[in-house]
Amino acid sequence: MALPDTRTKILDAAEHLFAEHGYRGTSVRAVTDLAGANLAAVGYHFGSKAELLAAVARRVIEPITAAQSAGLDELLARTPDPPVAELVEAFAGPLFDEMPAGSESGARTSQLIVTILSDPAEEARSWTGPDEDTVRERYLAAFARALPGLAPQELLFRMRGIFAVTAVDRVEVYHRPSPACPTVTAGEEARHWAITFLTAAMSAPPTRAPR
Amino acid sequence: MALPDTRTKILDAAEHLFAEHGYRGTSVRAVTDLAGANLAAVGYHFGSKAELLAAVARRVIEPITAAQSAGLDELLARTPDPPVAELVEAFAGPLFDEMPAGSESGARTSQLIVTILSDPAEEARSWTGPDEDTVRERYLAAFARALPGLAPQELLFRMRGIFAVTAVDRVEVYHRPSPACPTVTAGEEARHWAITFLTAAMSAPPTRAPR
DNA sequence: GTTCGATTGAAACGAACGTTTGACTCATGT
DNA sequence: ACATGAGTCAAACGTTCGTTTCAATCGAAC
Repeated sequence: MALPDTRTKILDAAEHLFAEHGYRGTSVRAVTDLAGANLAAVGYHFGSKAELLAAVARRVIEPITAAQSAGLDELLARTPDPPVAELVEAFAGPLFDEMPAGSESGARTSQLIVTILSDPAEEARSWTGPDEDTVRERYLAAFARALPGLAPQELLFRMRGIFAVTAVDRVEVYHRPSPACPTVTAGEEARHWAITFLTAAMSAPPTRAPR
Repeated sequence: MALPDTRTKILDAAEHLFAEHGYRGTSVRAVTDLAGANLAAVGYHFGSKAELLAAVARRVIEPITAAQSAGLDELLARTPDPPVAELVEAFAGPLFDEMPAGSESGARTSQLIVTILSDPAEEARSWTGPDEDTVRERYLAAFARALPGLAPQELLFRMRGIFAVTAVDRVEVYHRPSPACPTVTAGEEARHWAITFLTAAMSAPPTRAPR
């Protein structure tokens, strides 16, 4: 096996540290130390810390977007109007699936996505490409057909909810041990729970206009 | 009207900036500049930047916890076993309600909570008190009665989902204008949408054990 | 063997950060 | 009139940060 080159080692280390400590909480020095590389290597291979983040984000998100797109293709090939449950599974599933059975890196991916998505830093906002937009539009259209009568704004709100629930692991308060529920949840079950949770949520009847 | 003292002005400025740029993205100098105070005032009144964050968080979260607790009291006084929808409203409602009709500061509160909850920084994790734990336990018990057959771990997952959906505004990708939905959502409707979304999600039947 | 582009190395740069210091202001109590 | 204490102020401290610089290294092409 060829040992990874410096560029890849830096990407791996950065992915790990960004996921755990966020963009601002991770120094370039910490990345290069963990990668066993020189400090200047980040500047050489990526240009800047912000571009390193973009590279990390792209590497993680690209296969997810591809899986979402392929899942929708498959669904639409079977029926032109897939039910909500299957749309949710096809859309939210890839957000969890990026764990190659080795449980350790599994939670890290979703954690990274959430950390990036919710990072208030300006630099964390420049990674989306046209592919993400395309997938988003296609799912929006599919959900709109499956949920007639739902206002576009509320649909958009609900789709943001899907991302938010993926972020659930970040809410630390509810990870503390509780008298009513002492054991902490594992990673694999969360995927099924999330699908259940989100399918029900997406399927809810439209909110009637207040007033 | 008495103009606010320095301590309050710093709290206000810090709340604003922490909500917008996060803990690490906000410098003490930015806070004191916005507050019109001296740089050393933070050290004098709060001791450190981390303790300032804790003070900000306490000031925002305390009334929410109190409202959640009072809401549950009211519910339980009416019936010993409230339905899920009312539990969701009592629990999630206060997370949105802290907007004094002036829409500008409304989104800020929930944004601040989310920013704090999801901040990877170590210092952002030390603000919860016994009151938050008590309220959490009481709602857990009430939800458990309203949702018989739901495993405690899955219930805990769903309650974290409530927080996550409140965080929905942070997911910037789905705020970008879309061909299918050009207009951006306002703040007040999000509350109703969230209640609808979360009530359906919480009411979902338990996930049957996989395998 | 030499040249050349690509990569790595150690060191330094300037800026920004959180914190501390010590003098100053000023209302209050005696 | 004077002492007191809380509060404010400008200035500086030491550290860490992202980035840059420039020499050293290495493999392949000639």
